[in-house]
Amino acid sequence: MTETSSKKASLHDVARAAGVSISTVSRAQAHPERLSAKTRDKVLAVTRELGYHPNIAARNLRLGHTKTLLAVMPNHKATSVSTITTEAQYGIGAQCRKQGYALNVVHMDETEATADHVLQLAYGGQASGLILMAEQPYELHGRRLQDCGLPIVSLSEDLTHLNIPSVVTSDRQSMMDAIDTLADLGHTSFYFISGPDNSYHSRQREAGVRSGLIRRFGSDTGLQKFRADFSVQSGIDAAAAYLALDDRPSAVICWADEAAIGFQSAILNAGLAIPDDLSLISFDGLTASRYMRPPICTFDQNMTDLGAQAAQLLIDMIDSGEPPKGASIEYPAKLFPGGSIAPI
Amino acid sequence: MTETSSKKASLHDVARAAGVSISTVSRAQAHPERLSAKTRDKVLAVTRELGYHPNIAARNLRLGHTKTLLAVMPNHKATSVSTITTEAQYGIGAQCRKQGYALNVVHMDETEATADHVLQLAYGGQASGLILMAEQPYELHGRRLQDCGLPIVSLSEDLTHLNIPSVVTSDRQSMMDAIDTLADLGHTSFYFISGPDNSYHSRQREAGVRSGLIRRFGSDTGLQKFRADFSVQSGIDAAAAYLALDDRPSAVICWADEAAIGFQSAILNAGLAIPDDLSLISFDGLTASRYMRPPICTFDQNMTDLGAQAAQLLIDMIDSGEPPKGASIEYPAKLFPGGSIAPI
DNA sequence: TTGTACGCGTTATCAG
DNA sequence: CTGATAACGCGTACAA
Repeated sequence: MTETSSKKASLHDVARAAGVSISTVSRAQAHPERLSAKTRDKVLAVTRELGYHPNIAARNLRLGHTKTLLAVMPNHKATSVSTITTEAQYGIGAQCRKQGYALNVVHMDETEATADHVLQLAYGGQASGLILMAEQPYELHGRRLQDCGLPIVSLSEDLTHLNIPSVVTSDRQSMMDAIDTLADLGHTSFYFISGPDNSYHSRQREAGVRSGLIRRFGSDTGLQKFRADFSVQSGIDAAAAYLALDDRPSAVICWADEAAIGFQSAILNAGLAIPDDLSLISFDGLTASRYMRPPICTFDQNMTDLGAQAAQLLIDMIDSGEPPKGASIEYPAKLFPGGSIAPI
Repeated sequence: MTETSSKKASLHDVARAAGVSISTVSRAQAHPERLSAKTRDKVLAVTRELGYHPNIAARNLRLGHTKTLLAVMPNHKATSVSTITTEAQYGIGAQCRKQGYALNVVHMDETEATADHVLQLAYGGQASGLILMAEQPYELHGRRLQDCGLPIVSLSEDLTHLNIPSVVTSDRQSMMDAIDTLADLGHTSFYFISGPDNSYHSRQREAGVRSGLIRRFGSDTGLQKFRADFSVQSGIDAAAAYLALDDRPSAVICWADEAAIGFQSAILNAGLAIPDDLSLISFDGLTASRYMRPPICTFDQNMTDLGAQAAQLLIDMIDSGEPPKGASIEYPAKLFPGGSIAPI
């Protein structure tokens, strides 16, 4: 109702209007019980009347904290079907909110400007902690993100060797399980669609596949491999390469759902049947994979939980001084039993 | 190299170590040309040595701005295949970065705690402007988000009647075009899968369908309708309802890709063929839709551009006082020609 | 119970 | 060209 004149009201304005000192107004917010009922009511009335709300930035400065987390997320390709980062961010955001933290987000890309922006945010004291999800060098002009002096938690990439607590998925273990699952169905020949060589997840998952092969068959030398990337298109390319093979493996393991979606699509378009002609198993647990025909058998990551865990871990580090308790948390991915695998 | 003792260095620390006043150190950052070469080099050297970086929060407080935008995003359902909000956020983030703004994000949900959190952020002066993408009441305990005194831009929902500049897609026009496209193929009977009654986009798109019908056929009375929602599952339900019809329309228009994906999947599972037995056209332009079999014919929104536009509009409002120039910007969605439509 | 004074880390103004 | 000072908006000892 009462229209405030123009600018935002400050502690000062309220104090003057209520005929008290600014500390009294301040107390009315934080420690209402320490005021006499009379002045408290008076102050609160004026507070409402003037539409006063404390300036959180100033409060944080005074209190020496920021109550803000900075999440560094991976670049989002326009042609992506992945909801991984959205889910992760949702989990992070929900946990932040519960703990009264604000969430700053920046999506990485390859430009120096972006690297500089992140560094600026981190070194500029805009946040009290960092969640790292982007696979990036985080370095510019000799300034490294890790040296910004803030607590850091890595999400989905294991960075414990850099002394950074990490919340990760069971990349390796899941892929070992994938081999067992396929082998139990009678498969003995395997085709692996990997990601880029510099991708952490790709390397982990390939290592898992090879370990699984060695554990089950004593050797991984028979593994055939195609290098794809994050895109659906690269899965289509993988299909072309697969189809050109003289002796096609009966089981295909794909490093990520995006590529698997492209792969399956191209295979079906070529007239082959899944899982009749070949079995396909993948990793990520995208909802989109569930609605392919057939639904793609894939490892579900529950990124929302992972994100929430990472945020909580970081907030614990901020609140309790510094020492990270458990170095790293691994969340097992759960196999979603799509229709893309079958006995040979 | 040089390990800083423990806490972050401040202007004061550098000044003392360099034997100058704090204003000189401050100037070395902002106006280096106003210092003598000698002192500037000295100060800069000490700055580097101590690992000093200005505290942005304090600077912003002094300068009376926040250089921060707050984006209020819709709730993300765990079972979603939509990348709309991710794309929008990416566009917003990129534009913020270019303009030196930080980006605060909060995902809405139905809880009061979240509403309170958003209100707190907005009224607390944590940001200088708001981007609204969530379809929510934004109100709690009589505090309305719109009254927080900050410039606001609506993304994807037309809020110009509330005097809020809006960046929107061509919901209505596109759906009118959809009718024409289908009618040109010979279709005369239509089935519309809507969203929830309280969804802005659903209402807009239904209005577009009906307008298109009236424009082309003089009446919309023949339109059959099923109410779905944001989920893939609701599209599956729609398929069941459609299949139960005695006289099935040959053309199906779906309000959103998520539901369309479920619908198509269920239709195919039931043994019907698309587009042989029915044509399907939808809205959203999800990448996932492109890789369905057949690819779903859908209107592509380019949310990245929309997001960037919204951010820029908001920043303009912040920088240039207040007056919003153009009330609203409409981005036409482009039809992605999937294989889900055909002549009757 | 309430008011005074100071400081959080900056930057801008004004002397010198 | 450089330094002292005030102020941004707030919270809290300390004193009254």
